[in-house]
Amino acid sequence: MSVTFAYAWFKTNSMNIYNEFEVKIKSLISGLMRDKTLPDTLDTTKVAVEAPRDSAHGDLATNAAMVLCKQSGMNPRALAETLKPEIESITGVEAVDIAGPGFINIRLNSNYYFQILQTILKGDNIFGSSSLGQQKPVNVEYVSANPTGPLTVGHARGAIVGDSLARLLAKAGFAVRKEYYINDAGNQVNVLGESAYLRYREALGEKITIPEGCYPGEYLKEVGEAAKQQEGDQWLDKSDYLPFFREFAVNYLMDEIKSDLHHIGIDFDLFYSEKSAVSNGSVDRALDYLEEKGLLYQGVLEPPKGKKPDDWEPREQTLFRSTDFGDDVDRPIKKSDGTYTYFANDIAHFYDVYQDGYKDLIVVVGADHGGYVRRATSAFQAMTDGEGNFSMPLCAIVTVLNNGKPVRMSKRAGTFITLRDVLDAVGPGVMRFIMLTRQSNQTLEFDYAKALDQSKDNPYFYVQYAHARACSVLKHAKEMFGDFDVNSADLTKLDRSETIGVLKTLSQWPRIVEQAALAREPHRVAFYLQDVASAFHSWWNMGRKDATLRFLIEDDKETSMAHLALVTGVKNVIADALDVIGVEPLNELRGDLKDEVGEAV
RNA sequence: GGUCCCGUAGCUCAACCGGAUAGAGCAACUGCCUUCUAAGCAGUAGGUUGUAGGUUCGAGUCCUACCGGGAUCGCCA
Repeated sequence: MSVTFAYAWFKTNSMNIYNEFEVKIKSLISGLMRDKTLPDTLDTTKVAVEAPRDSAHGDLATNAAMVLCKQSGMNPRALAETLKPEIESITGVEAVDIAGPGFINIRLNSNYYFQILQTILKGDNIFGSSSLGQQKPVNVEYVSANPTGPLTVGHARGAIVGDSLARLLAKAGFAVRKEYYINDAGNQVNVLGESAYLRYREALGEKITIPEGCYPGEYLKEVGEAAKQQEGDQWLDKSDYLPFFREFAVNYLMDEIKSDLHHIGIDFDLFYSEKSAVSNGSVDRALDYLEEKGLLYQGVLEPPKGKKPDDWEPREQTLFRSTDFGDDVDRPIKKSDGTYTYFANDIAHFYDVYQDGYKDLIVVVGADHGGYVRRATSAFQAMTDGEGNFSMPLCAIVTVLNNGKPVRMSKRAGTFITLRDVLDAVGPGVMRFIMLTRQSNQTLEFDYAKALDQSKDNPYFYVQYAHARACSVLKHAKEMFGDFDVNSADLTKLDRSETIGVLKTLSQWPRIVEQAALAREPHRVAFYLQDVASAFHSWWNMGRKDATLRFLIEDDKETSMAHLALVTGVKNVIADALDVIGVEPLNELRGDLKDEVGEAV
């Protein structure tokens, strides 16, 4: 939240019309303060320019009169009257109205929007890009699934949310580093090694039983087989097989994970190994740092309030003073066997992130990590002397359905739906889009059958259809008019409420980018895409009732060219927004949806 | 029991830093294909934003308590 506040002050270089007018209105107020029309002590920080909820009120609205009325000793309507002529003189303003408790509503003229369209038509993705982030380094960590099995649908959501967020932040002008934290330390990796070794023996013809506590998943057969291919039977009678099989299995599974992720367009800048953080001294360095600051001590934790675990006994251990940074209790750094806790390794990770120059850290995790947020925030604050911005967006679970019927998953039996299963069924584009059709902390239903449905009920299809429809119109236009250049179209032909309405929807894009980036909510891009598609489909249909609104009018090339400019604008913005969420736009939708997207991304 | 997330139309969900009359889609009902892809569009109807207080010019949004659903709770990661 403080992040949002801080960035609001940067004058950003983008086509965000709300920011543009906020800056202009604030400077105009300063002018009035200089010439003593208004008291020169006004604090304009709360002055905002926003979209009126009801578009009938105008294109922009400012609360200036309401937030400044007390300070200036004027009533809001009178203050609004003072501001009105000044605002009217801003370029692009068509009309200014005062409404309700003192809202100042601003209507922009068509020319202003035509200029926006011209920028969109340049087509080099400048429109929508923002300098909001000032190239500030941001480290985005996501997926970070344990390398003990294949990625599941649940991981896929975090992966897609994280990756889209990273792309979004880059679009908003941040210098983003995409990071995968490999949990290759700890007991689970030992279990993995043991399990892999069993499968190796099995591959060599032995009959095995999987003991309680080992991973039963069938996928480990492949690992055992691969180990046999590479190593022969040399590990059969050795007792020190564990280190080798640990590493072999982790590498094998990480390769699979990387390959799966690559298939949905996700590649990382950095893979951070928990194990190496321990072995290369990162953990020690980080803990020394905390020690120096007096943030570590030997102590005994109170038992959890309420229900006491059966085996609870007071124990002295090394604790981190996370309560100094807002946590509820101090957190243990070492287990009773002397090895570090997961949290200690995470602290080391934070330390390294900060040492690499990143004060902004975003970690996308599953909702089951909810209880971890506070201590992680504490740790990052401790590491950065309070200079850091840490956020941990939570992704709620995904329930998988097939035509409304739940698909059962059981981790215990080793049967779960892998990312690859879903990818094979629906393709990467569908998957990425559907995963963003809910706010990430809301549970999401993923229905195989519906994901491939070719109807407006499928948001992916709905949006792609708009893009394909735009492409189709441009193709028809070429047949009708021969080669043409939309850049030379006379845009004043678009001066009708229907077409200006479509253009207004397009003009929202830069603002969506900035708002979504600040809120760390990539799903807003997917929602916006649906708005654009809707505006476009709606316009298309208007042509049925009113021939002058048809995209192509054979005997009116002028208007057709203007329409084609707008159609191209729609196409560009959809393609640009799809790119932000890592989805390839489709030019045609004649065939099967899955086949169409098979090669996308 | 502690902590975190969620609670908005019959269903699934939006709502931009606290702004105006809380918006879409589905389902229901009514229309629109000799026409650029009807795989679509338009319209009607549907609400005490879980409850009760508080903060202020103004609250779905912030604060407190409660109710309901989920997650999590030292030597798992």
